[in-house]
Amino acid sequence: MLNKAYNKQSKQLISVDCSIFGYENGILKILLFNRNIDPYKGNISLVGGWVNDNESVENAAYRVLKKLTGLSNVEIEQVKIFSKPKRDEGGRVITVSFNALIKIVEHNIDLVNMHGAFWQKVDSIPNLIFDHNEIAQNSLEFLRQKASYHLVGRDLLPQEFTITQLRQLYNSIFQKEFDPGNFRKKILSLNAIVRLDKKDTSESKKGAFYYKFKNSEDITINERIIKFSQND
Amino acid sequence: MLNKAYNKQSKQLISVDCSIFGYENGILKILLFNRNIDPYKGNISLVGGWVNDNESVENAAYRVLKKLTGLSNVEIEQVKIFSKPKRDEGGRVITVSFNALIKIVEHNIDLVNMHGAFWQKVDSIPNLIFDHNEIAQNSLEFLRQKASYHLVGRDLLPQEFTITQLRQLYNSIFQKEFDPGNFRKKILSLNAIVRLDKKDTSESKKGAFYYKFKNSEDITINERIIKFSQND
DNA sequence: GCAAAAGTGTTCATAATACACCCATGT
DNA sequence: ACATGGGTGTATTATGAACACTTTTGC
Repeated sequence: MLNKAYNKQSKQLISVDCSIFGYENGILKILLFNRNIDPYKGNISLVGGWVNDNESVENAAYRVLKKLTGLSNVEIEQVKIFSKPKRDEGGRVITVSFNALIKIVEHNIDLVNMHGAFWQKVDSIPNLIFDHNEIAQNSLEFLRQKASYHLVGRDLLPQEFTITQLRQLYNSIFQKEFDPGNFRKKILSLNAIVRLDKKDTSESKKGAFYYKFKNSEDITINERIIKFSQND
Repeated sequence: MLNKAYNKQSKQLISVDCSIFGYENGILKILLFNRNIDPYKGNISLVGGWVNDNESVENAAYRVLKKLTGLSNVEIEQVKIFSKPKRDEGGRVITVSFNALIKIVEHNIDLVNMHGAFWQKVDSIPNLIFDHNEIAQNSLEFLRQKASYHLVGRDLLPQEFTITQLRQLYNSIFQKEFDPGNFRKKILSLNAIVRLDKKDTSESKKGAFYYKFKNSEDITINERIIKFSQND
């Protein structure tokens, strides 16, 4: 610090805003918050909350997630900080955006409904308050970037899943169709999932083997999974 | 916001801490701040400052950089937010870490000295206050990640440079020796630099052509430049 | 002429892509 | 028996890494 006078320095309001992603019926969705109370009643926003004294921003994000979905042990990740002085019309608020991936089937839908939240397809996000559209877009981009270099799915798919389901998840994230054969070979080459002695026969007569993720500790992925560029 | 009562919510102290990287004599360096005034006199830290009312965190980072190096128009980038409640012994401070790349030759060395700052090789960063070692390490990792997918150098090298100089910069960032022939081919294939009709004869009898960067608008790099993994 | 850096070319291994083809089975 | 998704194999091309070789020029 050039001049660290703690008590003379003005303080700021800090919030977290979470882009909570879930995957359902082959579609990637984001959890949005429909404000049925003032202020900003009738507006839609990301799910957020204040950062309190004596807690980290991660802690605040966990708190918000727990309150809204009933889930603890959610994977969250810092994305970016948004701090333009006028971004929040209610006052000067600096917000930290987080990404969270959750299994829609496991969360507490009643809790979500009770808070006036709802799941929305990521390709049709409505107008949100403040800069939340920018934040959500940035978060989606971040998720794509992440899915290009890490195998996502552990936090979005059921514990046991087929490679086709994993591919459809990737299809929905990147909004493109991956070749079934090549996708399968690529994923298996990562050595990150193991086949179970069990088939899903709901999608085909032949049946597709279920797989599960190995423990994260046993996975090391140092290569790109998906070649993805803005221009695709 | 689940419950947005602006005036009831406690505020926090926000700072920025910059990992300012420069490149000199084939060595990647970071600008550190030697505190010769209280508090924390005699301790070494990253270069930082408070975030004031009515300014973005980026603005605060620019302000700090300008004050210390005399440079405006510096490339900065958000890296991560550090917010553990006890990270700063002087009180609860949330800090946003930034990376900045500057040309050491162009900055104002007197200003730097006057503030008690100094350049240090990135591979021998001393003990820093608080969590600044973690921040610096994270920033270096971030820079490597960035250099893997974007051509860095525009902000670190002189306007006119040889491919060998660019390679040496990459050597210093990744702490490894890239093959001269392969590196040259890779870089040229990116179509991001143009050859000038001018040679640098200081390093060899034959002389090496100078190059300069194209305008950023004219560059699109969608491929990996350097294959880099933690395990290298 | 030779040392030394600049720059080009060649080879081999691996990875990405497109796509043909076989497999299993419920109807 | 055939349609359908599951799964494997193959051919082609692109990329990466190692390294030999050629160029230039000051000494």
